[in-house]
Amino acid sequence: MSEGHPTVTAIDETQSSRPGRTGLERYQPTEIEPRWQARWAELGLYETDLDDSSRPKSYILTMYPYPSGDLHIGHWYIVTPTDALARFHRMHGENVFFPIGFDAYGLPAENAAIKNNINPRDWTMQNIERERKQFRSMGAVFDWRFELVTCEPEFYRWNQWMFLRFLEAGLAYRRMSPVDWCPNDGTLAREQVEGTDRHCWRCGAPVEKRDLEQWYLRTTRYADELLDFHDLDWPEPIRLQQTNWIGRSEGGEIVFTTAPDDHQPGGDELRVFTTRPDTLFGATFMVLAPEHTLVARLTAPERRAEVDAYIARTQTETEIERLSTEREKTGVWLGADAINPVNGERIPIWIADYVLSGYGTGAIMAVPAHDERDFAFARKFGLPIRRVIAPSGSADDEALDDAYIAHTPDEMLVNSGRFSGMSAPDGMRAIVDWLAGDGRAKATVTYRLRDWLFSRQRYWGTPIPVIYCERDGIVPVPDEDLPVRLPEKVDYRGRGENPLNHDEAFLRVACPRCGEPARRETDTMDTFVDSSWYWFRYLSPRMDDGPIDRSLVDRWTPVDQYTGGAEHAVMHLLYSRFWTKAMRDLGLIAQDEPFRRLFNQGQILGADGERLSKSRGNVQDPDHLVARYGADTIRLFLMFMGPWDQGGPWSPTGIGGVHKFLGRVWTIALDPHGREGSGPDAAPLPDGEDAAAAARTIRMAAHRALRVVSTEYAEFKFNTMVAHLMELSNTLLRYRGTEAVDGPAWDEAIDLLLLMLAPAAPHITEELWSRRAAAAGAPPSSIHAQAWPTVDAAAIVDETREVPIQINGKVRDRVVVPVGISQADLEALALGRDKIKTLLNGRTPDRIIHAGGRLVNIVIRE
RNA sequence: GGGCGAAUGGCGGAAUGGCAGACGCGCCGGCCUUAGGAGCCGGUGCCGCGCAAGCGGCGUCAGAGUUCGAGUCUCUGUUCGCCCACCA
Repeated sequence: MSEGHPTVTAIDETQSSRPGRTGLERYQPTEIEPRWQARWAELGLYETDLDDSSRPKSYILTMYPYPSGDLHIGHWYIVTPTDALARFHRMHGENVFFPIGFDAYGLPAENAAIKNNINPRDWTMQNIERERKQFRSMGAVFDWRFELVTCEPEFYRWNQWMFLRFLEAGLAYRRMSPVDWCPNDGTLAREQVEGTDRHCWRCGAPVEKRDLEQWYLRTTRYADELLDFHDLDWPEPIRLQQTNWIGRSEGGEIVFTTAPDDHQPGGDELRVFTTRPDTLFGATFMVLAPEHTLVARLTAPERRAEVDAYIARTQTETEIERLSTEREKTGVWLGADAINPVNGERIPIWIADYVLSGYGTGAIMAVPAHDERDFAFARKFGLPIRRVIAPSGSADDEALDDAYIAHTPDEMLVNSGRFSGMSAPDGMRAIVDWLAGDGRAKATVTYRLRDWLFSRQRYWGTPIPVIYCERDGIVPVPDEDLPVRLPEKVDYRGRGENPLNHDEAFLRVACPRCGEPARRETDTMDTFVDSSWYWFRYLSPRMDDGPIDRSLVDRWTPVDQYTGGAEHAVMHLLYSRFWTKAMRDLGLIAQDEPFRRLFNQGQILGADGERLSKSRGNVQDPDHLVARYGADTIRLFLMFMGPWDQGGPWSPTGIGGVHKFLGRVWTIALDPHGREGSGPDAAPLPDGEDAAAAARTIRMAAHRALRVVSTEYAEFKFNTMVAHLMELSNTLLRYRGTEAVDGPAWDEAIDLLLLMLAPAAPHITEELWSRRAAAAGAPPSSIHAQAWPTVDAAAIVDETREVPIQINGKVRDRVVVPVGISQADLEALALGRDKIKTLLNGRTPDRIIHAGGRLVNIVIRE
């Protein structure tokens, strides 16, 4: 990575900094940090020239924050290690782009507005202003000229433009779907539904389901492509979560028909999706989702009251409850039957909440013998259980205690007419082929992934640019009329309902086609729309003749490194991939994927172990910590706390240790002689070393640290990176006040320490670097413009090594040997040790393991 | 309930299948200081033996397995965290 960069050489010792013997000023971050931040801004040190192609580009992106009011410690936890990484890449000679912006639309602004009768825009913009200041106090390398705020028309205009392209391409469509509904406050978000009785957060009214026309984006069109991660360096758990979320399953769609009875003629098709067509002969009943369109038609008059009551009850349940396999099964019989296409049997049709309308066809054939949920259902309602799969040789009518799901190589079909005796996979193919012959089945693929419901019945979001005309129906707003501006004046009328519904000036519009009075769409877009393409816009945030600058996009994207919380695993990170592919297919960009490399940091929780949120009152204000310790200490402490992908409860305990470390770096960099000074009265070298040995030890410590720290930055192991820098400073501290500090090795080691620390603690290192340069009479230059140093391989070679000697895996002795010792010599040395001889007591080892010279294990069978 | 993770001293945590506990906090002892929420030095997994240098045993959520050797790999279980589609 650091190829072509020169090794840092020691500063000439005669010019090394040598502040007075007394009165080393203390490390005062609150004085240093604002001074350097101002200086960097003045120099334009962090302005990225996007047109500079002389260096390799590096697009480093961290998930932009939602401006909720205050940057809490969690934001620092997300941003500052990423900033360190950006700085690390700059030191490797890359042209780094590290932008920041604000995810400005969203529900909290609206909740605050409703509660306190203020304007969501004012609330949001005030928060952004406060957070800008806080961001600047971190000392991050953000280039603020590229800042982006999603609630500005210059940004959301292009959400609308892209939506219109999606609409043209058939990627956007409308259909009915149920929402949580409060009679007073309209559509509710899940977090606005409270309590087990599911009441409205504002008015307390019971929440019901209501069907509304909603806008969808056809994410399922890309389901298969989204399963392909081959070019992506993403964490395995995230890829797994997305794969499971997409949930591809192959199976068959089987056509059952309804049987005629006293109250309806039958003959309706009932399509079911099953992954197990091989079990068709075991289908002893059918289950429809309560929302299934045929329910009303099939229900027998005498059963209607019970069915309606059941449907009403399921409407108050959440999907998570409905899918629980532990819950007691519920359901009702419709009073109608279906005909199983394989054997012509009449089987009863039930409805039950465990079947969802949104998955497959919203109807299943129930095979209780071979499905856990169907089994529980059949047991509860006394429905027949017929075994159709069994390991060969076992009795085919044996009663089951549980659903038989195991897949063993020798299992075969039983009780399945002419298919009995076939293996399960063969049987599946044969049955589907047979039914497919006359159109009663087809092999299909189903996904758990659903299309993206992206309309919101809310004010504070991007208006969806369509117009409803009595004559022309749904009419897209012409491009030249964009943006459809969100009205700035809001009148909530004391309710949670979308105020656009009552904004006559917004609503009334002439149909773009016929000119007749028409009505604007009042739904707005999901805020995940903004985050689905914002990294393209960062490159040209003020561009006003198109959403993206194609030449910059081609050069700078995909993003090289994205960092953000794992809680976004399946939504933002999937929507972004979908959006990128959709843009590609519209011809807007050439690439398939948004983020080449991804790292998910963990989440910082409150001291109570809960998510940080203002409403919980557990947020930690970093400003007072910055005032007390300085930004560098906070940055370093957050990196030192633990593995970055782990997160955990926030506690500032231990921050003093990190601050102390920086204080020591300050001391050894500026005052290596200490009180005693050097010369005849200097302190003795440790361990009786002579000057040459001390210089070797110092160089070895510094270059070993460099070797490991370089990989730790690159691999996001910031906690051990800091630990290794502490180790180095502890080593150097042992030589403080000795003659060793007058040699070139010392100055080299201090330079390396500062360079390695620079990405993580940018202010103190800049201050020390400039002071040392001044003391050495060198021209001023920023440490952040220096090249990352190169390891001197000669400095880190060891001559001896300590090898543990084990007997049966227990360490019993250690021996120091030359590094190149042969196996035979090492073995002889080990067996010759007094302690080992005593323990062996004359017994002969059965085996001796050498583990590549790292260890000797003498194995004796007792 | 399902998906994805995690579990190591008093605490945060470290450890390519090879010396468990790096680094730091806290605590204990000492130094310095008029003073300290400052600084410096030393000690610190648990239990036992020893005045002591030291010696022995036990130890990575529980239980099984693989291996010369397991915190690490496999299986079973427990507990905790994140996500589950209108919070972002």
